[in-house]
Amino acid sequence: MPSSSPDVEALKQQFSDFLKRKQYRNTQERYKVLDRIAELDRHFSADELYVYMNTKGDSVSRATIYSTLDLLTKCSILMKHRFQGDSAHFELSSRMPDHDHLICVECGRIVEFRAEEIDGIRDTVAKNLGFKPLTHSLQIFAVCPDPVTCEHNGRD
Amino acid sequence: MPSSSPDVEALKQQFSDFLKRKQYRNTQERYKVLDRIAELDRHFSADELYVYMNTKGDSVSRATIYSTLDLLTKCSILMKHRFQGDSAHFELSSRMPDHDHLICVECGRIVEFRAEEIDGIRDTVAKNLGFKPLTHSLQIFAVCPDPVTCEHNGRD
DNA sequence: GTTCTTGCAAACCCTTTGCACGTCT
DNA sequence: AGACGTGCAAAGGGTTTGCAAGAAC
Repeated sequence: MPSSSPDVEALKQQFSDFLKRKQYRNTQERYKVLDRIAELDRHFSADELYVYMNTKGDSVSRATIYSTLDLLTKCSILMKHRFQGDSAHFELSSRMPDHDHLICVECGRIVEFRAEEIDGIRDTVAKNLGFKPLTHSLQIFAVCPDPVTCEHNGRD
Repeated sequence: MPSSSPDVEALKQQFSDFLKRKQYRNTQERYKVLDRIAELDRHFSADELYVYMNTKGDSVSRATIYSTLDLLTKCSILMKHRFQGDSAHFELSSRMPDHDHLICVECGRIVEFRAEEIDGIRDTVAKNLGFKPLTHSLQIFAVCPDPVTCEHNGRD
């Protein structure tokens, strides 16, 4: 297995523990969804995952995908993002721990970055307010340096 | 006028400049929407604003509200947030500059806070990536200290 | 007068739900 | 066997759009 891939077995174990603890059932579909997410190893929407799985020959319905994505988010295996667009985006929490996103407001380009200082701020803020910190999502809105797509002054 | 209210005239001027620059028209509806937003002076969804305006006797359609919210967001008068729920939320950028949100993943409670350090991180990160920083949105996900609503271990 | 904006309702997209069937325990 | 999960299609909620009437320029 490629060294850069997520540790699928560890994720399955974590998922299995969660399902047992919450008394959900171990179904083939749920583990298959996790498998394919690990293969993708990038941001994806529910529908992109649905299309990907059908391309790969899995027959898993949208209902099951949405349901499983919800479970995987609840047990912190997945991180759910709401970028500007319509649909939610997900990615493995283990993929790039605590990274954040910079979004160009002109062209929609998304750049990932890591700023370690955020982790400390997150923990300090949460504790000061009496909360137990879990995770965070920082989105920086900026203008892209590409003159062709971003330095125009049009109506859109 | 109450001293804590946003400076509506300045906002209207800013909006007017934007409309002229982008060659949009000055319509009564657009300024009326901005007026009511300033009155509200809090987070709101498009539909909450629609209901509020109809309560106040304005006859502005949902289509116009969505369209105007989009324009106000484009010219940075409004900040558009996507919290976990279904609908987008908006607030005046001038209301509480650069504040952020902590969200309890168990009960959905949202707490506003200000962490000045973020501003510097935002600017540094954007510049390092070659972007011009505009604004940011930091959401901290945490668990609420309220034992009744949050310390349960149920399936939801 | 021409072009843009509004209002209404229908369309649209993402997501959730009801129900019958299949699977897990 | 019983309860839960799945698949399908239909419903749901938020948002966008097409079109005719009205307002801005």
